Amino acid sequence: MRVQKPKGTVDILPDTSYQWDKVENIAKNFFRKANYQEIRTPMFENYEIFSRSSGESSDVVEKEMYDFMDKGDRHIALRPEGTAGVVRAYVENKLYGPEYPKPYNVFYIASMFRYERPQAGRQREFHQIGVESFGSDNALADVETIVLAHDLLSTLGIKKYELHINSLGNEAVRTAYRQALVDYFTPIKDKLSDDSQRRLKTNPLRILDSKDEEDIEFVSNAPRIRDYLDDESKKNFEFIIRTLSELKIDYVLDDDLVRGLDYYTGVIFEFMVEDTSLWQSKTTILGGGRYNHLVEEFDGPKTPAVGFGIGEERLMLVLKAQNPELLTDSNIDFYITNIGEETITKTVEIARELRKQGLKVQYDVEQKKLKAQFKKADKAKAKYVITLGVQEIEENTLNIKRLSDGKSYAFNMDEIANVNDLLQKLER
RNA sequence: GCGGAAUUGGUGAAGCGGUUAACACUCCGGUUUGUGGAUCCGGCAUGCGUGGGUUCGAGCCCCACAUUCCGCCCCA
Repeated sequence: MRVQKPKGTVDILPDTSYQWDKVENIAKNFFRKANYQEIRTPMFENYEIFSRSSGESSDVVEKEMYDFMDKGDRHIALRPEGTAGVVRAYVENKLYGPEYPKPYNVFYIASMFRYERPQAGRQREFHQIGVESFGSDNALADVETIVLAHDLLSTLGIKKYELHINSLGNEAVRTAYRQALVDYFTPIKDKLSDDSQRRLKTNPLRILDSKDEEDIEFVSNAPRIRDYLDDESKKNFEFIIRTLSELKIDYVLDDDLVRGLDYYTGVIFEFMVEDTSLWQSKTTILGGGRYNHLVEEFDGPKTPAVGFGIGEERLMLVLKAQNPELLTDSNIDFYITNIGEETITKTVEIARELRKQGLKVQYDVEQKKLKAQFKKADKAKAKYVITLGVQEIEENTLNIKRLSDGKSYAFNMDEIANVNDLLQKLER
């Protein structure tokens, strides 16, 4: 048997799982403070849910989808992103009903799947933390979403990033703009890179995003979508950037920012990190925007919506570089070393009592020699060691040693009933 | 999907086509048994990603595949 995980997947082992736990808990608490509730949707959906929402010709659908026929001959796909499934759940459960608050705000933390070549911060199974807000077309909802993204990153201790922002406008705007780009690039087609010549047919907007030297001079003179925005979109966008400025949230107006999924209709934004020790070029760790037609696309009522998603793997990489203290493990408080079979029961009792009072406590279930138990205490990074022998039991004393300086203290055994007082004495 | 590099024990790794795969760390045991992170002593790969091939003989050469990493496409 080949014992090997599938390509592009990772095991998150105990030496790092607590880091994920920590980050996810911070995110959850953060969202709840803004009154966003968690939603959990299936990790697979009918294929059409994703193909219709992301766009049939998008790369995500064309080559990155993990799809298969199930035993009932249903075309199933593992979710490549979070929004489509949440929108489907919103419609199917009629969460647009009058009894639900508007906007209807949710968050999720879940695995996503894309069939791609793995790289640093890119896997076939990866994790996203995302939020969606349904029901408000007010530009303040866009601001709130961006503010949440910004504040979550800063709560996590990520400081060095750029917020890029742009607006795609409504569908008519995008169609007109797309045509303008085609009209602009077609005459000079031969001078573009091979990739961009291909993009001209499949997704002209992406040419703006090209890193190719050949394209850059043409891109700078290309028509800008801001000049094509309808009054409504323009007004909203202006409100958004003005409010962000007033809130002292820095941003970069990025005419070349486009996003890979077809469903965006208004403001779009990305939080990008530049760190050459991690990635050669700027990398997006969080992306989002407004999508006002997706609910209708899924046969729901006309419902505007806005949201964002964070790539958790990339977030972890950036955190390791920018806020390593957040990712350090917490040590245990007490390791109980004991000598002799007569002391076993008392050892377990002390451990239970201390745990009940909220402390992290361990003892040696293997009952090795005292010396080996001390070594285990070191390895577990225990702050204190309690040593329990028949002597202590007879005298009813509690023998505590601080590992950092090797000082020992004797207390009355009864004092474990209130370990916080005890700790205070120890810390003096 | 395209291009490049890598793959030796728990870890970091050395290794000439030719007897028992160096060294270090970790780990385990011991250093006379109730106090640790030091020193010292001892132990720890029947195997060199997988499968073929070349050869008297392969970890070292050839081929295929797999996986990982880097870049591109694209994206989180």
